Amino acid sequence: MYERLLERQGHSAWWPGESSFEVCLGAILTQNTAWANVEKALAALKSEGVLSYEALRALPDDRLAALIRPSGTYRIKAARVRAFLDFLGREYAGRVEAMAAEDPSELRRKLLSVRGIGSETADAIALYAARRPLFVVDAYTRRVFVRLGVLGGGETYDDVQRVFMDRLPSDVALFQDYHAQIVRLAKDVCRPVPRCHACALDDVCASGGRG
DNA sequence: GGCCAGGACACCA
DNA sequence: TGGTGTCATGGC
Repeated sequence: MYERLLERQGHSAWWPGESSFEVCLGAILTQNTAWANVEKALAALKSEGVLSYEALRALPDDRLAALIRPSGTYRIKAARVRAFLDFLGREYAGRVEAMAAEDPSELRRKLLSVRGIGSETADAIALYAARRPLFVVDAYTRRVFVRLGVLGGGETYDDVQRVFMDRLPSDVALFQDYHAQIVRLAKDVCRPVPRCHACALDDVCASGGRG
């Protein structure tokens, strides 16, 4: 699958962000949100000159919430960014780069202990910001592999992650590129179908919602 | 006006 | 362990 995607699309090393710190914020802000809205929030932080650990620490909660408002659920996300900043300061002296020295599963365990960081956000931060080999499972991954018949659709996050990590060499560049390939495919030729109210299947029934 | 978008969490049975 | 409601903006 990966080789065919690579042949079709070329290498795709990917996750938008000029710094590993920005990658972490993007991972939190994109929760259940279109990336275009995350870009608005990141741009607002950038134009305020607060897209850094030190500057965000000094920013009041209400100000932070106002700046990230375009990304949706902004009060909740402000609290989650704050929790991540506390964690980063406590565990890594505010340096995302320091996470790169961690054992992958240990880093994952620590990230999951932060309120507001779940499986996907933890893996995205680990893989793209800290360059640790953890496969990221997102809505795109599920959609593509359910359509292919590889997944049934009812698997847990960890189930899906194992499908990939049990079969692939533990390689950061491979995991990054594979995830990126899946995203490109999903946005290109594996578009979502309207929710079908007749059969109640989510994103599987191809009737266009008519049953 | 309704639906959806690169989730996570509290609450419930 | 699994299902449901909540958070909330912007684009189509």
